[in-house]
Amino acid sequence: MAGTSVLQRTNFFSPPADPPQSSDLNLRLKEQHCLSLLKSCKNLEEFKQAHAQIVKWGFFWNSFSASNLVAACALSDWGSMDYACSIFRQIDDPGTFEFNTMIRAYVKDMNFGEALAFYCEMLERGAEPDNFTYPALFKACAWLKAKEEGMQIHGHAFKLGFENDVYVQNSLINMYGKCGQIEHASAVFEQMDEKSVASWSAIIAAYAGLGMWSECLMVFGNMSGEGCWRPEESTLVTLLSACTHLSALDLGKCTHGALLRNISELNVIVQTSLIDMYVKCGCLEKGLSLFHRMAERNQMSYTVMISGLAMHGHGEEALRIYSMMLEEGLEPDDVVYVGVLSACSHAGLVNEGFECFARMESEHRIEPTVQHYGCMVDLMGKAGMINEALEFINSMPIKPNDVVWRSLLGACRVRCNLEIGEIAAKHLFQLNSQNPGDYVILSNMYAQAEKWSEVAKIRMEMARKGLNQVPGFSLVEVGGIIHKFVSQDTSHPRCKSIYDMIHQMEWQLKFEGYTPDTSQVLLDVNEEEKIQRSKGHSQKLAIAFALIHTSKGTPIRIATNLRMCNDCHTYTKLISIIYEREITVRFPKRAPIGPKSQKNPCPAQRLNTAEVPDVTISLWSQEQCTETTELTW
DNA sequence: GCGGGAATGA
Repeated sequence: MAGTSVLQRTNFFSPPADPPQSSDLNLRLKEQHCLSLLKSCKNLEEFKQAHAQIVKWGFFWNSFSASNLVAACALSDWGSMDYACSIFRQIDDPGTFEFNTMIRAYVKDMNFGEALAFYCEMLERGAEPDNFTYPALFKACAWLKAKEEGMQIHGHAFKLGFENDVYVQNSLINMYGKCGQIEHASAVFEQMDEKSVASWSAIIAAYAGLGMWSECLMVFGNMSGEGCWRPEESTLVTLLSACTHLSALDLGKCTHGALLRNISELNVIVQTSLIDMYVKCGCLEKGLSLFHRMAERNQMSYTVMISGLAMHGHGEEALRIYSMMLEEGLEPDDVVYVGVLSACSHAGLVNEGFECFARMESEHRIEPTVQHYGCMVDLMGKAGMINEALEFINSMPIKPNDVVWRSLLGACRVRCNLEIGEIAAKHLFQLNSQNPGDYVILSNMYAQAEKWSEVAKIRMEMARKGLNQVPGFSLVEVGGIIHKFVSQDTSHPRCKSIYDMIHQMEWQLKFEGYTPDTSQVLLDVNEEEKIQRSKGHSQKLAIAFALIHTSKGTPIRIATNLRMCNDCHTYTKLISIIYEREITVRFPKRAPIGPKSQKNPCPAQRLNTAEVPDVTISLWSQEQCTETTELTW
């Protein structure tokens, strides 16, 4: 086939073919002649010759030829928008197709502003947009995150009756998703009569892009239920990402299986996602073995492994992997250094942390960002160097953000340093922190110091600002369903058996010499009430539920939205020994609030080895976790 | 007549 097209081109260009005779050929044939000439062009030079040829033949003013000249020049890989535009400007009365071509080409060229400008011109000059016009426009709005414009154009499409065109709808879902208007995206999706594979992809990507992982899983379930399931690589990677963020190890393993069955060779992206999933769901060993078996690794594979090891408290191993990366000749970036510094922080490697921090700039020319400074504050805070951490913050060349101050506040809480804790909290409040956790920590510190009037002040301030304490909850996956428990939960259908189990567990614990530690139930209530409150912590409910509903020896993996209290930590550790279960608890890492914030890694810890973690901040809002998520395949 | 949508990892 390739040979034929070269031959055709040769005939056209040297020597040029005779212009078709109008008496010999009908108009349609002549047009097709022009079209095939344009299609055979391989670069701009050839196109210019073809252009000249068509002008010479006197066909340029034929609207079909002119349109296709613009289209060929604008949309091909070798095309030039300037040249295409100059041809477009020679057309007296451009119609829908010509405008559509220009709009599509500018979108392809990532020149979205120009694409929208052409749409305006199209309306001004009275060319009627059609259903081909809108997908390109919505794509432009999606890239520009132009919510207002997108909605306005959606209104036009609706008025012109193109709202039920599946292409228009798919691009609308994408546009609303990218603009963060998920409720609009899902409304469009729900209203569709016929959903294509692209529709499912679009809505899944929209949920994933906003970190709404439960919804993501639900859509996967619906998709397979409706028989639209296609095991595409990209879809499975998104599914893995959802599993990672929800700690859904069983589903993650199923996804791994689906990948192995359907994809012949797993590429770097897939393998990196698998490692990330296993590590963050608590299977460090599995992640490590996949990592070491990789044929090819890139910067991101290393980042995932380094920060994964950091989360599990294996600082030295993380630094070894980091050296391995340098030996392989890969240049570390700022994200790698976030992993490296947090590895030092989690493992208490203060000197190594400072060395890496210095090396980052001197050897790799990476200017430390506020995240890196945050890691350093965390490093010092965890090591109990509270005063040094405060000095460090005061000497920072960039303005410390809320994350930095929050890190210091957390450290102050663990070390019971009320004086510096107050300073950190003051800065957080000055930064207009809307995070109820900040208020709660300070209030708890006052409570610990028995300064009840200060506690009341903080609580009133919270009420005044309309901030509610985020309720603690725990997620546990049993039999492919993610179960959610909130503190003092009585809503679960198996509530009765869970509390019976808690009762049984308590007897076992008492036998082992456990006494409840209520020092972190920071309410001005009597001891009995404190014990009662502590019993109903969501983590304990989740463990009880998992013990009842999983077979002996099955590891239990829990994800929580708040840090666990000392009592839950001791309790869990003992239960792990008594019932001979490996129990892993994962909790969120502080991170900037906003879309995608859930993308940040959550530290996981093996209870048998790690100390009580001092990470506090809640990231998952109530809406982002549904009560239970059915995982059907 | 010529032209359209979605889509992977820290």
